[in-house]
Amino acid sequence: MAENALPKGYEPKDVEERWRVHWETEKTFTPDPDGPGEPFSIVIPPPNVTGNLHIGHALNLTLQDILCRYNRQKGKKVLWIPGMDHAGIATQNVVERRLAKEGKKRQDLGREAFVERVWEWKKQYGDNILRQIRAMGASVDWTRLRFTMDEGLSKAVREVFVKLYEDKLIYKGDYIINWCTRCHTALADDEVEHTPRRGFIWHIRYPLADGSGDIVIATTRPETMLGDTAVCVHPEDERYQHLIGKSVRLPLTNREIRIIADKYVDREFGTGALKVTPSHDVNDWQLGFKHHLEFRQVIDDMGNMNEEAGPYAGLSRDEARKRIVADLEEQGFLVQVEPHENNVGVCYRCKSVIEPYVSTQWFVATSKMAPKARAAVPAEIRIVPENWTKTYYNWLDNIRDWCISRQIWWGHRIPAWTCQDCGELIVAVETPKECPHCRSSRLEQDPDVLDTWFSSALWPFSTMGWPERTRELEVFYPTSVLVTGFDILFFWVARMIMMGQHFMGEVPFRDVYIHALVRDAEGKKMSKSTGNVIDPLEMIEKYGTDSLRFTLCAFAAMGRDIKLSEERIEGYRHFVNKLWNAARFSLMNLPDADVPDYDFDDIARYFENKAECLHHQWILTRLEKVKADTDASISGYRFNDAAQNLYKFLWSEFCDWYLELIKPDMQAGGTRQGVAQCVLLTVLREFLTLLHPIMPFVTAEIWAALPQSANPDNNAHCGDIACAPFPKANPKREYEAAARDMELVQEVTGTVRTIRAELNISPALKLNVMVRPASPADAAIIMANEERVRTLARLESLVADAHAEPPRASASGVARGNEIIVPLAGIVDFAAELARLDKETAKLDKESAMLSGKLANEKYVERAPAEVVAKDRERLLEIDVARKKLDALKARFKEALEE
RNA sequence: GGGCGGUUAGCUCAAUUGGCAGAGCAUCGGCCUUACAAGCCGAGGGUCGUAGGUUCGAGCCCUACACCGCCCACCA
Repeated sequence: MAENALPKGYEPKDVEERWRVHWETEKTFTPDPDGPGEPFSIVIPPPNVTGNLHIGHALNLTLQDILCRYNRQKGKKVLWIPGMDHAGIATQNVVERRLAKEGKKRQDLGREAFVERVWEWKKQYGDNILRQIRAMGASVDWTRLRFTMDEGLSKAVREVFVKLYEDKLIYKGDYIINWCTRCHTALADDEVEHTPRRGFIWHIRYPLADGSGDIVIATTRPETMLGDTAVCVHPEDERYQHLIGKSVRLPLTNREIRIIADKYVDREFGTGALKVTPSHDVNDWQLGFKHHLEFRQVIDDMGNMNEEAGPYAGLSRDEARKRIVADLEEQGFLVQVEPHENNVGVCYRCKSVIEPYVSTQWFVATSKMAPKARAAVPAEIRIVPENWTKTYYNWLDNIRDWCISRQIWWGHRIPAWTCQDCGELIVAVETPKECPHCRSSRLEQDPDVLDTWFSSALWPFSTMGWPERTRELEVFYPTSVLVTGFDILFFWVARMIMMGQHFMGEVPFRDVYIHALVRDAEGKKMSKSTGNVIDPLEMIEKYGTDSLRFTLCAFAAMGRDIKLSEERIEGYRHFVNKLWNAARFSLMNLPDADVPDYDFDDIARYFENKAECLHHQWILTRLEKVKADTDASISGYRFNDAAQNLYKFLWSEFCDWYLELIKPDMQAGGTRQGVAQCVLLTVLREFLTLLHPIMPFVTAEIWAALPQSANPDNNAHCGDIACAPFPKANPKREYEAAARDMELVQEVTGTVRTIRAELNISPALKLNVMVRPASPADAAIIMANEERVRTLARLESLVADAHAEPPRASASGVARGNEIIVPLAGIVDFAAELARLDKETAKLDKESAMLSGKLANEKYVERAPAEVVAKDRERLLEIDVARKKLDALKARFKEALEE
């Protein structure tokens, strides 16, 4: 007993670290591509290298790890590739901030030195997020760690760029893009966040050039008027129809611009007349092309007014606005100012207001790739939960080409060169030596880098060695499932699908499981900048990783966001503790060696006709059920169901009943004890393997302490639970009838306990209980478990006698038709017992009325499934019997009172 | 404007194809019963957002509405 005893308290810190080291040094999670079993693979959504593990990662990692560990148990060869993303803008910003503390700008260092500086930073801090992944217990293959800026992955990026360029799916052009004046770079459409800002709408009078009147336009950005090249009205707007084709004189500059008509204009909004600034507004840009307008740029890349702005040149956007409004007012052009709330686009990284800005950029023709990616769902890719499919379609149906060039320094440099002599554009994987057109060696590489998501889009195959044709790709591509939050469905998932299809000729994953987002109290996305995050590492420190993982798993219900609080994690720590103590108790009752290795056929024979073995049969039956449930839940991504079932089984069934019920067996010795030990060990072992994917550490620790078993049928014991197979369903261990009989024992116990509690009978007082059984069979069951009921209900004696004449002064209850009589002479308050019985009968009456009502309904009896009706009838009969017995007991009790 | 989700016990949330509304925490009462007081035993607590509809039967399906929230698009 001493040898395999566990320490009294579970210390997650020590235990966890030991197992992390064990799994790493043993390379437990490094699969052999040529090994046996079906492949199962996942690529980790690469966290930012600047990242700190937040609760969303913790959830994401937990769910992936559950799937990996589960599938490993199922005998598959599992590959989970870890890695991280270089996170272009984010990382550059971090390093720039550090430079700023030294009073430097990146320009002071120059490009090369700055990039070098970022690499240094990465070397120093890049492991941070990896340590955190490790802390979560993620069963990733560390030997295959990847970084998006690794040489191999960079090669893949260049290959893809060149191929897409050759396929005419990447092109360069002048477009109006989202420009962050602070980060000084272009942003993709989905990198722009919209936030409501209080502002104003100014009504400005533009006088007609011919002096015949004027037209009033409404704008939220008066400073852009310097770049106006038209005024637009709705063609059918009666107010303005006569003005179409005329010209107005732009205030402040006196420049003449045309009045055009387009159905794009909303007649209801503002004055119904729109100023058109093609260079500084996305919609105006479109109008500019459609109506062949002049493109006049007045704001520069820093967000300041340029020389085109005349007297306002050099002013910031905001300053220019103030001055222009003041001047307009002074000159009598300002008609009206009204407050207006509008949605302003801001940079997702630095929250600066985005400036629509015309510049030369690189684009991926995602509009051309979208239809194929759309068609892949659901034919080749299943999105779970399914309702995200619609969102996916919606995005692809309205997709615009993807701007991929970024004017920053940290990232994959665009593999394009311009010949300084002849202007030839060269796109190539390797740096060209000379211009293929004019042989000049004066080639200049495009200064821009690629959007971070470009390399992420290749992640499922670049991590497996593409463009080399590796064994990994052959075996593990496409991956089995992608686990991610919906927030990057567009950024990442859709683009991976496009790239996978184009370069691998095959989608990158079979399933996409979209999990909840962990949100804050207001239902907003948790993020560092808002400051109200729950730090998973702190939770791990306080409550252990298993508690955190179990909590996240238990709340990972599909299609619903998680509002997490620390108390819940604390609550599930109790569950870890419960398991630990149950294991401790089990080990105290198991021998160190020579575990009884009874064949389960022998055990089955031993059970035959033995009512005192009902508890074994019951727990084995329940175990089969929880095995099947866990299997179905995890494979169906119903993580919360799995957690709930396992919790209930361990606590409410295994601990509350089974462990209590075997206590007498353990005292008995002989075969009776041996069988109990064998069943106990089997249940514990199989339960641990079921729970292991969710709680890897505590299960591993307990597993290792279990005594060895020589019998391979009893779930081969390999020392490390991570390698133990998922317990197979075993129909021979299902004993439905015995399990139901066991429930009678539970009900009898419960009835006595309720009487005791409600009548305030001291638990120290051992009662003598009499049962008037409903049938000889019930009597046999109860008496075969007499010892157990006595222990559980704390009785002095328990007798079953159909003809027993109970003392009048007694409390009583009915358990499945069996009258439970507790003699009370001198113990309790009689009025309390009478009140209790009244309450009991009232409850039965209510249920009886409900059932009779239902059964009186002809249509119900006629149309409901036979078994449903039969069940109701059965229950009604049961109630009637109980009711009659209670009445009799009550009557006798009253008589006793009167005497 | 389009799409999606939510509204169930005091709080946070479950309920697998429609069949007696559950759990954890909190509350109340009683217990140190030799694995666990991070525990044990028991109890109370609900017109399942509102109004209709389908059905023998609705938390679940249909329609409308209210409130909360998210995503996308965006009216200058």
